[in-house]
Amino acid sequence: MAVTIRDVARASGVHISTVSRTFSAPHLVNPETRSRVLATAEQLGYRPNRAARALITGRTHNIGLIVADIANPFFPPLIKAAETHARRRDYHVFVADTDEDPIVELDLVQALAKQVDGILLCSPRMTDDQIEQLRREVPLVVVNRLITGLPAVVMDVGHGAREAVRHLLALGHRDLVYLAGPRSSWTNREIRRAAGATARAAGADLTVLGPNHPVEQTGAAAAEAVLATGATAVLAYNDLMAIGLLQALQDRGVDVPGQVSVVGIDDIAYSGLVRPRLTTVATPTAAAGRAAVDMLLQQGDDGATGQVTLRTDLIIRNSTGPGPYAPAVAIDAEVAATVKE
Amino acid sequence: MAVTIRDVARASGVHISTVSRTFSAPHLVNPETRSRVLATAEQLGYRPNRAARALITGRTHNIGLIVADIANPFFPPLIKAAETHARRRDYHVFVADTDEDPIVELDLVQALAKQVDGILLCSPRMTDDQIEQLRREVPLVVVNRLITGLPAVVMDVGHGAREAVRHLLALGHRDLVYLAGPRSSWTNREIRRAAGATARAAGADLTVLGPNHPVEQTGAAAAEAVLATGATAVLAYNDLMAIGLLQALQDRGVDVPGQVSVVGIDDIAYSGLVRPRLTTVATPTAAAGRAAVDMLLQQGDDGATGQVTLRTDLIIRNSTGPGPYAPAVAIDAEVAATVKE
DNA sequence: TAATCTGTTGCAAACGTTTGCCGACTGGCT
DNA sequence: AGCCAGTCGGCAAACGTTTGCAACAGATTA
Repeated sequence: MAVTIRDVARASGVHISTVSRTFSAPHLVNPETRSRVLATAEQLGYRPNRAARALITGRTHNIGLIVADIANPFFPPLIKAAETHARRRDYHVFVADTDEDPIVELDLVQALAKQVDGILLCSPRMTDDQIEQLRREVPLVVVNRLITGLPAVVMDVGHGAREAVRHLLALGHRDLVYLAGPRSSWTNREIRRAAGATARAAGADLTVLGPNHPVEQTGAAAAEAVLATGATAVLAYNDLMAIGLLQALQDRGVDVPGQVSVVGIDDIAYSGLVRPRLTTVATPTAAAGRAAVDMLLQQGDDGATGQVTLRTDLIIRNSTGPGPYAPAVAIDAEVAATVKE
Repeated sequence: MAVTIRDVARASGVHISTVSRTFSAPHLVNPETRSRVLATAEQLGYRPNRAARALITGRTHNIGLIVADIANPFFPPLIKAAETHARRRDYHVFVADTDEDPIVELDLVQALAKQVDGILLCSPRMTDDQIEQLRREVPLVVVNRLITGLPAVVMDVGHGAREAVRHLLALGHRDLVYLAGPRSSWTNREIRRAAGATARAAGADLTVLGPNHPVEQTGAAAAEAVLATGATAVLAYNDLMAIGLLQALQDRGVDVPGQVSVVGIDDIAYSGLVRPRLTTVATPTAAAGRAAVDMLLQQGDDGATGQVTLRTDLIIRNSTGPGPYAPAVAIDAEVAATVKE
């Protein structure tokens, strides 16, 4: 049915090995022969069969990209960047969605293992042990989680969380809430630790609410609990939850940022579109996707397992404002200072 | 390196063909032998090599999913649903992004053709001819576009657009704008035609502004042009543009829906989060993804090329309000009637 | 008792490539 | 004229499966 290397060989009067070399080792074939072969190949519409090639070379030129939830707006920019970057290097990308389920995740890696040259594991929910185990079956790069000995790309959310808390403290807030994400999330632990330490160091209070499924609904559902703590400022695990909370607070007649300030994390496309515009910590997801692909493709050459950390930045918009302990003057200056920092 | 069918055969004392049959035709092997083979396979961690299998069966158990822009929030729910649905049927999914470029699209289909059992082409930007041509290389299902003779899943945006225009007319608007999408989009043509016909039938005016790249920025950039037309209501090609327009209008001090009403299309996750909440036409993207996968997988069996149309519904929120020709009374009743319809 | 059938297994070819090896040819030197 | 090096292209094995065919055993039928 489909046109194979054999058809091209026959049509151009050479052996199949010559056709093969025309594509995979052009310098070994006479320029004249080469162009003749290329011409007939083109004319016949020949495309090398990657599966057959993979069988013998052991390289599939495919990579797997496993994410917790495609519909979570955090991931699409990462997926897009990774796919585009991979394709530029002649790799195709399997994308799969685990629905935040570690079991599905495990299955998926094993199912994909034989079909790819490596897998990008984004925000994995498995245990460290499981991941280390899998690494023996297939090259892995982990995104958004740090596991010693494993190549990884992480966003420095700790830094972002510290900046966010400092910003809130500078605005005069003393009673803070961290609206937590999934228990198995490395990012979640990082944020909690960094935010907690920063608040404590300043003698402020940080109540942790959670863990939570990181979607808008749980953010909204947490509004009651947040108000019950008496806190005046909230840092949420991600923008989705922050936005949900924002809406729920407004629905209850609570003014944001007048009565409560809200900060998100991720800077997803829409956090600048809600009203008030969300103050948030921007994470460079596209860059992370590209870096992870690079790391995975290099991995084959040497066994070097680097770990890349990408910086995050606080973006101050309109969902944060002065708190009850705000210095009477120069709040604007404070804010400005934080911005510049 | 990896464990093959041969290792399992040796370890369980049978021929490789028996091992093969244990997996691909269990009823042909003695239950006792079967369980022995399965046991050793399990113990050795054997997983059939899909590439090798594909080579001989001609079926890869992979499908390709090509979209115009992964980061466009319209697509992630579709991708997610398609992937999950495909996986349940033991298929893996290649996802690729064309960046709205027909040339990339063409390349991508050809590159993927040999590696998949079929391709889902979502909102393709190629010409009908090109697509028909490709169909000879690989089974295709087109989403969001109707091409005679090709299996397709479309959303009935025509219906949604008509409903939207009727809603605006009922509210008392007579000067409407359609903020158009990409020229090569089938959906765009459908909307324009349906909206135009409906407006004309009611003796109202519909100005078309475009074509435009279907992103938020162009929506915002169109604010000036929209105001210049003197129209009091706008239907946008998608929610992204509608939201961009919404923001830009508000930034200019134009009240929505007080002075201008805005309707979007798609009902992406965030259209309910902006203020005012966006009135929009909901398209069942997840269902479309599943239907397309089903269609593609069935296609192999018979050559039946159905075309599925999914209905769309107008969702009335707060970005639309009474227009200059509003009937003095009973606006609420009108609106209520439209809602029920 | 012989013939036929059924169920289970082994054998070997095939799928479309890549690649190490070897032979043939070319042209430049001596 | 003879030799050598270098270039080019053919040969065939290999990758990990599936599958048509044949072999064999035991059961059933005539």
